Amino acid sequence: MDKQTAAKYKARANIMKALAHPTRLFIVDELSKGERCVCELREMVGADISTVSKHLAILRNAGIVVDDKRGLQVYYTLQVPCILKSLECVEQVLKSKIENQLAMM
Amino acid sequence: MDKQTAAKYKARANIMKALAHPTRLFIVDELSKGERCVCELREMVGADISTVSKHLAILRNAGIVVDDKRGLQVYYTLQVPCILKSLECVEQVLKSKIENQLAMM
DNA sequence: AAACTATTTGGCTATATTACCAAATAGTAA
DNA sequence: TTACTATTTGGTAATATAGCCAAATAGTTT
Repeated sequence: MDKQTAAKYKARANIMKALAHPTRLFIVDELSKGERCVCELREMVGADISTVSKHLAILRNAGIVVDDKRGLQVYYTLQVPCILKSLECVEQVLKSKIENQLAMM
Repeated sequence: MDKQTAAKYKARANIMKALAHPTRLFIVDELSKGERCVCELREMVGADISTVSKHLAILRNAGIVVDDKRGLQVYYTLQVPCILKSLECVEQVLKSKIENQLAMM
């Protein structure tokens, strides 16, 4: 694999990595319903605010969400809605996994 | 977030994690063209065969690929083609990221 | 059975990720 | 300015992941 190809897959993997965490997937799902401020997400996630903030930074750096500071609060929005389609496929993987497991029995 | 919801997002994250590595994304792309044996993938990836085998195990455990042993070789196939659509979205994230960076200048 | 080939598994070290706390920053209100 | 609120950043310890080598396993050929 040449350097350029390797770089291409590394860039893609970085996006996938940003999505590869339960809390961040939850946040993406929640933002699909509309913008939310950090404090709202913090409450729903139930982790330390610094933890939530770092998860949001990871999604932001990946280009998946964008932030907008208004007054004291920072509001986050889903930048790339097609992410939701990807999550549908993830559901399909889970389903086909269960089906295969049943077929084995 | 209740236990059941947390479990749901954890299961999804496990699938995403399986995809969150350059080598594994490359393998998925390659398998989208047809089945490949481990030795073929090893050659293309250019890593130790044990490393490639472990990557394949991760994809297999996630339910993304299936294996089929024929003679000495083990052939791997993409189990869930919709994964490719997800990767298209990843490309879109990368594009919109670049566009945003240009807009900032 | 013995030699050979393809793949997987175990063990190890290096590196990356996560979560929390504490401290810093930024905006608002008194 | 001081006090207050929301968020981010730095530091740190615990855990997870990745890659290589060596050894084990499984199938083939002689």
